[in-house]
Amino acid sequence: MMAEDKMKLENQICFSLYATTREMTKLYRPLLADLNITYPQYLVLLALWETSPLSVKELGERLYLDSGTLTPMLKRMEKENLIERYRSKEDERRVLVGLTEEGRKAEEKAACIPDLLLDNIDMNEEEILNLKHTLNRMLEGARQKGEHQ
Amino acid sequence: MMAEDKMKLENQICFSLYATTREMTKLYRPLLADLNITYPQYLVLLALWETSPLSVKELGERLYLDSGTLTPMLKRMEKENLIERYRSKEDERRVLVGLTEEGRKAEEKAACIPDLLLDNIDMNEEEILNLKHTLNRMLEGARQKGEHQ
DNA sequence: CTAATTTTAATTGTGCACAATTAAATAGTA
DNA sequence: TACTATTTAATTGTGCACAATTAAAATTAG
Repeated sequence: MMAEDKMKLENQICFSLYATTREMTKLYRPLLADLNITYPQYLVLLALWETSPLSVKELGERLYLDSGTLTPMLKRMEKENLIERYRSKEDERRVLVGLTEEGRKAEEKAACIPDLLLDNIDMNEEEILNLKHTLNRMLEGARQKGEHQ
Repeated sequence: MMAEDKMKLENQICFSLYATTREMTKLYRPLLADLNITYPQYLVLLALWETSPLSVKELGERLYLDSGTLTPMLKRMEKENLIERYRSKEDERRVLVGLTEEGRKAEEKAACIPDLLLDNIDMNEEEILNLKHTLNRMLEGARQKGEHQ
């Protein structure tokens, strides 16, 4: 590719990533409206539906988010009675985040979301798996490069 | 795939998108530090280096952003003397965004960024083109679905 | 030509996202 | 033991991102 072409928006892989992520997140909005949560809050619930409780640090490792993002978001979710936050007895530094009864019940309401979202995507399973694989490789590569800077 | 598996973070294509986008954006940070701009501001400059001036609406169409995001960002960039904003004479509703001399000069400093970034990615040209093509298809699909909601 | 409609940005309010700093608890060490 | 270093969250400050509303200008319809 010519040097000038590399400066064109059209040819930038990261712009495609950036734009697609935001448009896909918008598709979640109506599906999450019923639960009254945002997409990042949905990710927190997905993590907790797998394992609850998790410390803020563990949650951050799974979602690639730090306490500066998580702490205020978790406080909002606590106010909505989806989760509870409490200090660990064994290690008072750790704040554990656990599902409430309401947070657990939300899982049933959310069970249809993955399929409803996939209905919006005109891609077959192989394409999606392929895309996910490529993205995960890119993600791990970026994390490697990023961590020693 | 089993219904339960679809609820796992690990299996969600949109989570891969979300995490990868943010990690890639972090890789830009040190490259853009010299220009003293953020990644979204870099996207504005890329658009203007192709065509200047552009109206706020045209810029929004290229970047998939609305005036609620652009207006304050453009004001910050104007304060840094990278761009200028002025009303169109022909249509007073339109605000035109044009490069300043400093904004034009920044293009030379930024010319190395695409290659520097690609150095951080362990993917060949074909893989990248393939990924971009898939993402663009997903993007257009999402925009179609999203617009009538 | 006037009134209703549409287009265009700006504004308001909420919620991430993240770098940098702070503070408390724990672990490691001389 | 006391002293240092590390780990963990919270806090602070800045900058997107977007829905909803507002206001001005231009277009369209009657």
